[in-house]
Formats: sequence, structure tokens, C-alpha cells
Amino acid sequence: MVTVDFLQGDVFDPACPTRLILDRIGDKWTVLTVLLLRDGPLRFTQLREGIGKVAPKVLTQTLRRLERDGLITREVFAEVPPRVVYTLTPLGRSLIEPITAVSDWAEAHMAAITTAQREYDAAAG
Amino acid sequence: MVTVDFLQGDVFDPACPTRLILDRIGDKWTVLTVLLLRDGPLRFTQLREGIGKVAPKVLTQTLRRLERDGLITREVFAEVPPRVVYTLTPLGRSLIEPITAVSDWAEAHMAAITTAQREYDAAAG
DNA sequence: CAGCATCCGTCAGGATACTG
DNA sequence: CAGTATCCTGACGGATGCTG
Repeated sequence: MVTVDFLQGDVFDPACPTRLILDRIGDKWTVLTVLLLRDGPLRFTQLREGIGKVAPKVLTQTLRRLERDGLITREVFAEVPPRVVYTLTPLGRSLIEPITAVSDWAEAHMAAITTAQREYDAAAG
Repeated sequence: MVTVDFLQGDVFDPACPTRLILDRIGDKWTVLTVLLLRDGPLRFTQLREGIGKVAPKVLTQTLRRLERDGLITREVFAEVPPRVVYTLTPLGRSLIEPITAVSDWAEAHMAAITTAQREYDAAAG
């Protein structure tokens, strides 16, 4: 087993924290949700509309996971009709920075990637 | 549609570069592969053993995708037995930095996340 | 409004066996 | 050695309908 010792922890261990976060980041709506909440708390429907095309079930799953991880809080107001507000915790807010690092990289190198893809596809198929 | 204008590009667009990279990062072996290649070129079997439990088919998929995106190169030596060497391109190498940012965040906040999870699970189930 | 319940399709990922 | 060829499974994501 090769180790990657410039990273603490064993990325190869399925229980590795980095793997956990990578999995979160990898799923379809988590990052988008965090980004949407960046400018302030939002209600369920606002998130739903903000994201575009999410089934409520899926959004709920995403939100529950984020809540469980301590990245957002869920506040229920005992009103009729009910109102539920989701807010980034400081922990959740702090995630924006590494996300942005990835995003910046993506923006910066998108052209190169696209070019590489075109060349690859042209070369063989 | 809410926009997240502190990020260039529309993260909500499925064709968004950030989404593309996020998807790559999200899949199971891409990041590990890049990290393994950090210290120099490796052969197929070395990667296979380094990762631990990957079906050859899956590793091939991962490598092909990385090659197509221009993050690694694939060199075939016409020998018997065949030898194939994978190497990070400068582009691929540059991805290590944002990955590390995420990893560092994960390490730094792992304890907080685990605590949050335990509390959440204890509160309800 | 904010979801839960239910059913369903897809596809990444995996196990296994075989080959240039 | 470095894959390819097959077959298979499960979890994620989605569509729809209903309810406190």
C-alpha cells in the first residue's frame, strides 16, 4: 500500500475524513446548496427553486446530510403554513473556501481541459 | 434562478466547468490516482496495488478519463511483456493544490463533523 | 409549505474470466 | 503485463402522489 504522506490521514481508508468530504462534494447538490446559503438563510422552496431541477426527496436528503454533518442548521417555525429555514453554520461557511479553490482551478483550466478532450477524441474516438 | 455570482460561470449549468471538475473529484478513484502519481510516473499495476481494491476495468476507466481531460499522459512501451506508464501532466499536477485545500479542510474539521453526526444521531436516529 | 411514501430507471463500480 | 469482455448489484437520483 503506497502512502501519500504529504496528506495527513490515509486517503485510501474508506473512513478517511478526506474521502468523506470528497464524497459529499462529489454528490450532485451539496456544493450548490452550500453556495446558495452563502448569502443568508433560505427556506426549502427557495433552495428548491434556486437549484432548478431537484426532486423534493433528493433535496431533503441533501439537507439532512448537511445538517447531520453540522454544516447547516434547520429551524422549524410552528406556523401555518409551516416555515423551515436552513442556515449555514460557521463550519459550513468555512467549507466555501476550499470549494472556491476547486472552482477557481476549474475556471482557470477549463479551456485546457476542453482542448485536451477534443484532441483525445479526434485522435481515436 | 438564483445566481452565485462570486463564482464565475453558472454552477447550476450542468456544462459548468466547476461541475465537471466536481464530478471528477467526486468519483471514487480519480483523486487517489492523481495523488499517487504525484511522486512520479507509475505503471498500471503499481497504481492498482497502490489504490488497494480496484477492478482493472474501473482503474482503466479512471485513467482514460484523466488522460482525456489532459491530466495524465499514457506511454506504451513496445516490449514483451508490455509496459505502460502514467504520468501527471503539469495540468494534472496543478490540481493537487485545490485538492489539498479540500483535504486540509477535511482534516481540520473532521472532529467537529464527527461530533455533529453523533449529536444528530443521538437526538433522533 | 415542507416534506414523506412509494416506485422506478440508470449507471458507476465491482467480480470474474479471458487475451494480445 | 495491461488490459478487454461480460455480467451483476446497489445506491443515487428522479417522478409522482399524498399529508400534517
